[in-house]
Amino acid sequence: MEKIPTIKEIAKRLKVNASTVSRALHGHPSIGLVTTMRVNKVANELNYERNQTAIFFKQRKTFTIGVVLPDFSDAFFSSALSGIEDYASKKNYNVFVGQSLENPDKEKSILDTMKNHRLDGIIISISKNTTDYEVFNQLKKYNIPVVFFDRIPDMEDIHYSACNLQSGMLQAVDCLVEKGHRNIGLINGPLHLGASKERLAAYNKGLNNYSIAINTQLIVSSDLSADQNYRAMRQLLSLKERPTAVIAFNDYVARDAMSLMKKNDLVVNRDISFISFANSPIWSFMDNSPMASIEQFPQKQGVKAAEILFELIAGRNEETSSAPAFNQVIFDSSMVSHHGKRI
Amino acid sequence: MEKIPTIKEIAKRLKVNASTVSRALHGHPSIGLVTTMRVNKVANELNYERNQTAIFFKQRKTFTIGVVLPDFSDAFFSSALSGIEDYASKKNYNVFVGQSLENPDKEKSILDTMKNHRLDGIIISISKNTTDYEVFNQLKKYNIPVVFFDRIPDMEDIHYSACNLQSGMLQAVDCLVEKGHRNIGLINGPLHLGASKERLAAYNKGLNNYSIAINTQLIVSSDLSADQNYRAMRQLLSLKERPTAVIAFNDYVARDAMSLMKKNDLVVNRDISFISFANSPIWSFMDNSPMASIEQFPQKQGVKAAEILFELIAGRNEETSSAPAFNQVIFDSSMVSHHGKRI
DNA sequence: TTGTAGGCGTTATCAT
DNA sequence: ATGATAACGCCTACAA
Repeated sequence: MEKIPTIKEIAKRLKVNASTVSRALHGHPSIGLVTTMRVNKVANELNYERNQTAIFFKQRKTFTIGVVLPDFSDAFFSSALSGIEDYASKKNYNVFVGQSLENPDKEKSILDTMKNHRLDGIIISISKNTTDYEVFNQLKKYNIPVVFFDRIPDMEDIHYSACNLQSGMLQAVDCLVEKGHRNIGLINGPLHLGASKERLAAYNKGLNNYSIAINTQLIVSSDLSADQNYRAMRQLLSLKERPTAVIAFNDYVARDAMSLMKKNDLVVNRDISFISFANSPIWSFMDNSPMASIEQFPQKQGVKAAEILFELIAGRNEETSSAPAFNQVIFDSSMVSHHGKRI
Repeated sequence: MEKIPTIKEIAKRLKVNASTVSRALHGHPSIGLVTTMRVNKVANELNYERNQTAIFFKQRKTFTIGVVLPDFSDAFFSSALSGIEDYASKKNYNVFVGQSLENPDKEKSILDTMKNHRLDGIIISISKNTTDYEVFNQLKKYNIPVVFFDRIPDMEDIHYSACNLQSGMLQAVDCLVEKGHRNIGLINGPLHLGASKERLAAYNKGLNNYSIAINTQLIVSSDLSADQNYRAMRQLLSLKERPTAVIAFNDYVARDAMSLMKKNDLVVNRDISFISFANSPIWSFMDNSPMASIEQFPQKQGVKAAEILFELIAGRNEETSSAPAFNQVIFDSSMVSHHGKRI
């Protein structure tokens, strides 16, 4: 194992001062051309690489952002991460990641670590069970900007990029009612989630637009586990007036519900039409997918979060912005039909 | 913006030496109980958090690994990332990520950055077009262990975790031949990829096992773009003796090929049976998915890569291991039928 | 144009 | 049990 070359080493060999080397490597104008070239030559020979850890330490800037998401293996989050990484790398920023796996303790520890690392900023989609927001105030104290993404805590004065579920839900209801459906089921998520409340409110509003009375039996919910997804669908199937259409909390819920239909010899989108909030990019190309998806554009949302974050990072450096404008961008979700996609 | 508290600040307030504070915060036994408590008290009051950038710099250790993958939005890689992150976090390591997007230049620049950051180790799945392996030698010089994952460069003396495609392919051929298929098509990827060569060799071997002559017309390839996927399938459909079964390079290829079948009023798995190498975790639950998938267990592979990497990191610290054993773990891929899964 | 010196926050090694 | 000091690698005012 060779010793890793440093500026000092280069300086020693050239019998010049370390600061001269430092300046030469940066192309500082005051350093003579000959010296600069000699320095670069030796640097190349030694395979010198600057030590970022030293630079971070000195400059109190890491050129690194943190991204905390519940689960990278979820297509929704991974495509967001993909967009964020791409954006950050174009800004010459690095990306540090953590996944909470819906565990608030792990989330907290990730955020603590990121705080200790003095990251320049953080994008986070909080876990389902996060109730303690103290850590976010901490981050504010440490002057580390935070942008929330998709899953927003109930706090004021925060920056976020999220998606308005109502627009997509209304489009879905419109679409179904136009096709003649009146018994529209909703398999919702756990009601303590804001996302579930939003879906329910929009569902109610949608039916209300057509003066269709709300039938509470048609509204079931699941904790999003497979078992409960099945149970919820079973509940709908057992109704006297079985729904002719179902809107599912997300694709995974739809998948399980559709599985159950098959088990009962029912055909998806013939016996019961399905629409689900989108996670999976694959379904739009499948035959027996839901009839339509309600898209939330995770990648776009992620990139927007990154945009906001980089504005904040830039603003922080300037120290000029006295008025803390809170960037709160809300995209409209949108229903996308799966008929005749792509080919 | 408050000033971020440091050890010095605590020391000043308590009128003790900084080293005392440092030791107290670490629970060093030589520090008196009273002092330790006083230090902790003030540290809490000031919301002191240790500055990792300083520690990294001083200790020449970052407790951070880098993960470089072609595309986070690909389910195969994102589930690997999920496994790696989970494993690393259990070892109290942080994860730095980069996605090459199949661009060797970007890949190189990511690796350079990681080298500059003095990461403790790197897991990488190289881009399709990477031909210059010099950077990996560089990393070796910097004593940064590298474990390759799934996409392995043609180098000696490397560590990797990969997947043997042959076993799954043979199972697929077995399965199809047993069902009476003799005309089995192969939609392969670009032939310069090792992954394509492996598939082809295994395909040939599989047919050979049954003394079925290779019909080169049944072997088509695509650069994995949608257009070429369609073209490849069109080619197969236009044959006089159209295949009764098709094995596809991966799920995305299968998706497009299956789309084309639908367009031609052919029914998947009735008119032509499909088996594809797995990317998408969703398909095993769908009705009109391929008949079976050949699983490569990305998460398991990723975790194994992480295991190898952490062994290397541990070994590097000890400086004892004189014999550089190269960990090269190869999983068997395995065909998984999609009939009656999960429910 | 180049050298000198000080410091970023922490910790290890002395000494007391 | 605690203090003093130096060092990690780099950068930058200031001096020359």
